[in-house]
Amino acid sequence: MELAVDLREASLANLPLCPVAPAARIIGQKWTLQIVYYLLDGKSVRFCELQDELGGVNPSTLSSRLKMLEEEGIVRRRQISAIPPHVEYSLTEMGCHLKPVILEVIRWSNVWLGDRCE
Amino acid sequence: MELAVDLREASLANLPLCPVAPAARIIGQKWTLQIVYYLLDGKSVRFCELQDELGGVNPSTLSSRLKMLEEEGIVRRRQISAIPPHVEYSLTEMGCHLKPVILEVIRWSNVWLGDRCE
DNA sequence: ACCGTTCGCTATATTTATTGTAGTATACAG
DNA sequence: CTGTATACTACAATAAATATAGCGAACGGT
Repeated sequence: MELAVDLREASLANLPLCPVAPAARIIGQKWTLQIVYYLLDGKSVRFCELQDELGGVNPSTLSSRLKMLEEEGIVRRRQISAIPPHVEYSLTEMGCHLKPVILEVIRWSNVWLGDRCE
Repeated sequence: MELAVDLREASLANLPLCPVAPAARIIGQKWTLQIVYYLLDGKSVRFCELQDELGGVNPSTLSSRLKMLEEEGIVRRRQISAIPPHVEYSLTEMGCHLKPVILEVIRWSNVWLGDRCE
């Protein structure tokens, strides 16, 4: 009985403390890596361009993923008052600093998954 | 009518060719990054140890994720005939080469998400 | 004033993934 | 034959992603 209490306290005290967990919550979600990749190097991309380039993403999913990335501070959303009016997504500084991650992923992929795409 | 056919062929011909897509299929799944992290540096870890360290993963999910990682050639599974008998998971060479990716993720996380864990 | 076009989504229903909880299977030791 | 330890699997329930369709705003043309 007392043992049970001790165990509960212990499990609260020494949390896993996994250093990748917070980042995994973000980049471990479907489409996140691809979205960031397409926005690298200061590009500004529209919603429908992302849809086309990601090839098969659902607009609902893309919308909620972009919203999440905006809330996390990784993506910036700008309304462009042109004809026709549209929206442009680009990376914040925080998002740009994901480039080394992406580059390592691509490097690993080229070595171990080949140059195949899709 | 003929236009429709042309468009279909075109969409098959120039696939998105996103260099991160194949890797994203693997590391963009929940728990993958954390699993690889806990196996880094040649460690051999048991199923239940992973369960504990990942904190809250469902055994079904963990099982299927490990199976996927084994099929992809990233994780090795070994049955140990000891008392009691158990199973040890470790990284293959392909898996070990994910270390630079993980390190970049941690670096980015420390800068932009703080040192918080969980 | 109305119609059509483009763009950026949202809505709804369906499928897939993950979870909570419990239980099974195997190998022993006593 | 019971109990313990490990590694899962089973099943029902919730959450996430998908396919498909459609809405709403801002024009431009007629």
